Amino acid sequence: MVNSRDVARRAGVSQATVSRVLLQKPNVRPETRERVLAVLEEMDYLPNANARAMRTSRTGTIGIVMERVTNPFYPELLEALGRSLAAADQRMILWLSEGSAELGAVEAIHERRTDGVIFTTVRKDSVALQEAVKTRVPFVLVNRNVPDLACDQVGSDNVAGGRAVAHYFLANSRQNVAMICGLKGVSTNDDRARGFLLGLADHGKSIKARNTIVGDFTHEHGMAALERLFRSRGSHPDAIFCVNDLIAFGALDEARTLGIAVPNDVWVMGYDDISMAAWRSYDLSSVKQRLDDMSRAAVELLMARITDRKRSPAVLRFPSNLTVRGSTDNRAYDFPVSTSS
Amino acid sequence: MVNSRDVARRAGVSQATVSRVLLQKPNVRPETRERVLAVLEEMDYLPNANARAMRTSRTGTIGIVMERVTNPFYPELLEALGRSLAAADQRMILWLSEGSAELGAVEAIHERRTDGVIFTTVRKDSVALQEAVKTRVPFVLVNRNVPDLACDQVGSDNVAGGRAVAHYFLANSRQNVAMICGLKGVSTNDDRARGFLLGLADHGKSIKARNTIVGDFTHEHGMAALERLFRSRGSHPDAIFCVNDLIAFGALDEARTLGIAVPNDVWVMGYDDISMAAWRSYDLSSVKQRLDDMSRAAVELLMARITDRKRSPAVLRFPSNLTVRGSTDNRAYDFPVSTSS
DNA sequence: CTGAAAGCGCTTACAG
DNA sequence: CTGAAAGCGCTTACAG
Repeated sequence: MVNSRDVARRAGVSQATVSRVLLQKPNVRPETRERVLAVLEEMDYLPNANARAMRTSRTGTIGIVMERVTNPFYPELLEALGRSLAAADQRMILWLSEGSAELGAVEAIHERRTDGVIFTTVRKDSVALQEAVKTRVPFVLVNRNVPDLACDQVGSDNVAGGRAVAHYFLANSRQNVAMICGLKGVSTNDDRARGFLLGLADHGKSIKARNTIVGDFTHEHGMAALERLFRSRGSHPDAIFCVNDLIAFGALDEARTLGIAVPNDVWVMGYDDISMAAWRSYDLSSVKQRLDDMSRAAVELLMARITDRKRSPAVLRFPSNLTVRGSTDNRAYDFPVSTSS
Repeated sequence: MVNSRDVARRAGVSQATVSRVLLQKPNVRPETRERVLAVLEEMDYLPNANARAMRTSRTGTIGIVMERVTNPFYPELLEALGRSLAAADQRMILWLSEGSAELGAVEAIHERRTDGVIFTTVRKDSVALQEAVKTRVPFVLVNRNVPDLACDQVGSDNVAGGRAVAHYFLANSRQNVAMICGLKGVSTNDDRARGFLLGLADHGKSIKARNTIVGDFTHEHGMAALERLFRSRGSHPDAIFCVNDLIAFGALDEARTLGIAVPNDVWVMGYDDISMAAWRSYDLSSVKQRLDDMSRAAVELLMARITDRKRSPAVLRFPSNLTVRGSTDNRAYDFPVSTSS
């Protein structure tokens, strides 16, 4: 493999000069620069990233820690992050954590394989997160927040999102609302649920105790939860808020099985507005997060922190938008979610 | 950051000895090894990956080139690959190529950021692939094959898969079959389609010209194609083979819209058997590829090639399995796909 | 403006 | 079994 010394020899300059040209340093005579540039091109040379990383202790690589991507929301987030990283000329090294796989991330951080880390699905007790704090590696949290941790965080205003759903339900005279939650303790879940309750309270309403079903974030949970909501003989909910789309799909599938008509018998609302939500079989109303804005901000914050580790942490919340589809209504509707929660 | 010299000093040995212990070289006295190990632990030391990479010209990192992951099949493949790489103690650097983003991969290969590359969705004209060949970087193709390229390739036997679908249709007295294809020139598409036609021919049957619809691999295409198949006044197909699940979902969604009953009016078969295929709204029969086997084999081949660049290329084809669900039949059915194509 | 040289943190012959 | 030293391929003061 050709190195900068080979280039120097061919160009008749010192290796240091080649390096200067490569780094676009100003102190090189134009003619010299031209000559070196020509040889660089001719020899198809690119600097060895490992040598450069060792010298500068910068790798140009950002790590992403992401939970198992069975929820299609995550691939969508991953794509958005990938675009932002590419725009910032950074490589992406990915850890698909399923429990202990987080250890891979911890190790790699330690070994200085990345300049910084983007955590997409951490909870405060996450090993990798704790290690990042301890190792003082620059990092940013995306789509989750850990309130008591002083670090850069970007997400969307899930409280406002949940609230908007409640307002929308009430504005359309839903009388008996229900909520299907995921794991308690996960910020997106808790914030959306809290927002929903606040939204009801805004109009002096509340939710019946047995109309809140808690579980995980899966399609299966959505199915089981809907079945439970409609099992009893009493009055059934006429609108259900699901904290993510995956749960909502499960609820819709179960409704279909049980012969419950959507939206005639019951409205169903999701969260995330993943691309499948628009598919005909589900046609799911949902709240869309601004993944591109979030990703861009996350990368910006991270790059800034890599440059200056002392800057004070920023916590960003983007507004979301409620998209109405057939699962709640067939009339056109636009219900922006304000950031003021 | 603590380095091996710090460890050496604290342990009262030379830096070289620390290195030997780290690399588990045999020529270290047990007592010395113990002492060093203790200090290593105590100082929480891990070797600098960049320094090691520069010295050994091995990074312990494998690159994955993957197309935009809007087809949920790819996240599933990515997870499988991630597991295999983790098992082989390799890091994963990911390029989500959308056209020109391939250039990132090309550059990184050049800069020696990876020891090898896994291409998941290449065509022969892919820039990154050509660069890999030229740079002589070790690589393997997964889920696509390029017959005229002498390199390691692993996939499944798509011809046999398509054929099995045809046999299944005919065994169940389907009289008027149709096929919705994706992009021509993509090996998975072509092989599945060819296999289907061969399977029909095995029983002296064929497909009507207007019953083959060609497009891309999207949900939208599936919708449009089904609409077209049922637009004409003549006889409509009673079984449709879609070359992937995404297309099949589109077809099912359109059928639902048009009031065409599945499986009563028409059978629909997908390919890939992604997890959504089992969801109630689609309940899609499909052909499942052995992603875990494929991924494991791909990583094995790649690691072997990194060690020995001269070994003769292997081309592996795994068998697939046809899973019957409600979109074709409600009777239980098991139709393994043999590898002999 | 340019070159000679030190050094980033390792691995690995080479002596002993 | 162990240490001193060279060197992987860069970047960057330091001289000139």
